[in-house]
Amino acid sequence: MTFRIYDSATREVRDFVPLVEGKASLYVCGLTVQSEPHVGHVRSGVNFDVLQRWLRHRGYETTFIRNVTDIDDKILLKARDQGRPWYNLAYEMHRELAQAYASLNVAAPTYEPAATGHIPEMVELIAELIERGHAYPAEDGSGDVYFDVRTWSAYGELSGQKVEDMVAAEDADPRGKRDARDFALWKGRKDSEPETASWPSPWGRGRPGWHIECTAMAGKYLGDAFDIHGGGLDLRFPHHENELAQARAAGRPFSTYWMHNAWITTAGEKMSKSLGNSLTIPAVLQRFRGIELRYYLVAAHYRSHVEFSFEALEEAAVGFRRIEHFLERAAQARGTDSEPVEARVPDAFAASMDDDLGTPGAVAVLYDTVREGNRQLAAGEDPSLSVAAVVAMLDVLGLNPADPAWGSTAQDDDKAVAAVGALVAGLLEQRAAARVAKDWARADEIRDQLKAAGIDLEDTPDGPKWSLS
RNA sequence: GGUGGGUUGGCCGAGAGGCGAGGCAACGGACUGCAAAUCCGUGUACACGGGUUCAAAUCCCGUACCCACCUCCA
Repeated sequence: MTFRIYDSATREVRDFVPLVEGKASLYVCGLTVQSEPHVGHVRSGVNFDVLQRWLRHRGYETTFIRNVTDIDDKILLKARDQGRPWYNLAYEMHRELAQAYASLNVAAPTYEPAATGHIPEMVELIAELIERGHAYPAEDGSGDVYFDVRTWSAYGELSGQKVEDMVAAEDADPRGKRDARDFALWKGRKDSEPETASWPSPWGRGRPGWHIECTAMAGKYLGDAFDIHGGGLDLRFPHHENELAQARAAGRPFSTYWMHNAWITTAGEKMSKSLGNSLTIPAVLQRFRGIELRYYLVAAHYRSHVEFSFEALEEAAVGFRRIEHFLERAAQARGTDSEPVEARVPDAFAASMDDDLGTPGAVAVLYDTVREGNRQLAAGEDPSLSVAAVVAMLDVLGLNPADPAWGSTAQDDDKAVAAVGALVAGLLEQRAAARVAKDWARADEIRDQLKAAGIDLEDTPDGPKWSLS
């Protein structure tokens, strides 16, 4: 079995053949830290986290670089509007993003380079492009440097477009460009911009264009050639197209595979257009646990559009709680001294994941296994193998409820549960007495009373079990 | 104008020529004092119109509607 991924450059599913056997190198375009992360923003984080986990599970020694863009037009504009330094805005939003990722159990990449920390690497690359005749300093004295699209015949290869067919942006300021489609590698500092947002370069003070950072940083940490480059679908053009052109024009092979995750939309539109505060990660986490949101995101294929709704999220959460409930019941049934069973992912699960990260099919196998485990529990059989398989699958998907990443409140919870348990015990005794006396009205009354307090009661062959609803 | 994607049962969401992914909801059954939980069972779903084929949700042609990208975007 080989791992296959849909390569959006060739538009076909291809066997994953790493450049170095046994190793995988992965570069994902992270976010521009300019506003609070919303559900759409974290999708790529979750999707590529699953990719990282699957590569590692399959035994690849994986190097995963995910950058942060901490300097760009929007950051400067927003910071100016908010009357604070641009680096303060970027830093705060970077922390918010890290928090959002943590709350969704998105594992840290190998390294998270920031654009502002790699200006020298970018300047070097730009100089090389000028030397090779693929870039030129603007002739209008602006200090800008542009990539010369006309000198790169392969331009458009990633997004399947021809330069002639492209419509130049309406707001494109031709300034010193030779062609409207040329894009900025370096932006000369303008008087309206803060001094702190500029760095020295052979072309005068300025700041990097958007695309050059990723080419420079991917090269620094992964080398001239690496395996997989990922990001959101909208990055395909222009961002990734330009990254690729820069890299190849500088003589670097760049990535072997390109992966792009699809959108999460609301009301049929991409979130950036219709975003309300209700869809930021902190806001959603007021209503759902991080693990439930992650499950919702993982249960859909990464290349499928997801129309976000709280109703769908609620449905997903209900389904996921069934998986958690199974693990709880099994743990109680098995006790704590049961023999640990080697965790192994079912073949059908692996086959699905190998097929371009088929998480929907993988989740289906997860539910099949849960059903089998529940059947075993009901029949009094040993569910250990099912439990081990479920846990192994959840680990791969980053959805294991027992993962410490889900929070440090366990101790507090334990204390609260102990306290509630002591109070509930008395009521359970009364109810048991009522049931012995066949006083069903009284027994049901106690159950309703607990229910009203947020405590669910189940009668099992081993006696009543309570849980917080 | 160019490029790409989508439309699947009450809902979410897979699949990509032939055995009905899975989840949520609903209904029936088992279990239960009644519930809950769990298990078992129940569905003639593929936007529309043609065509190819022994066989089409899947391939081809056409139509409708929706969405994305074309140098700010996860």
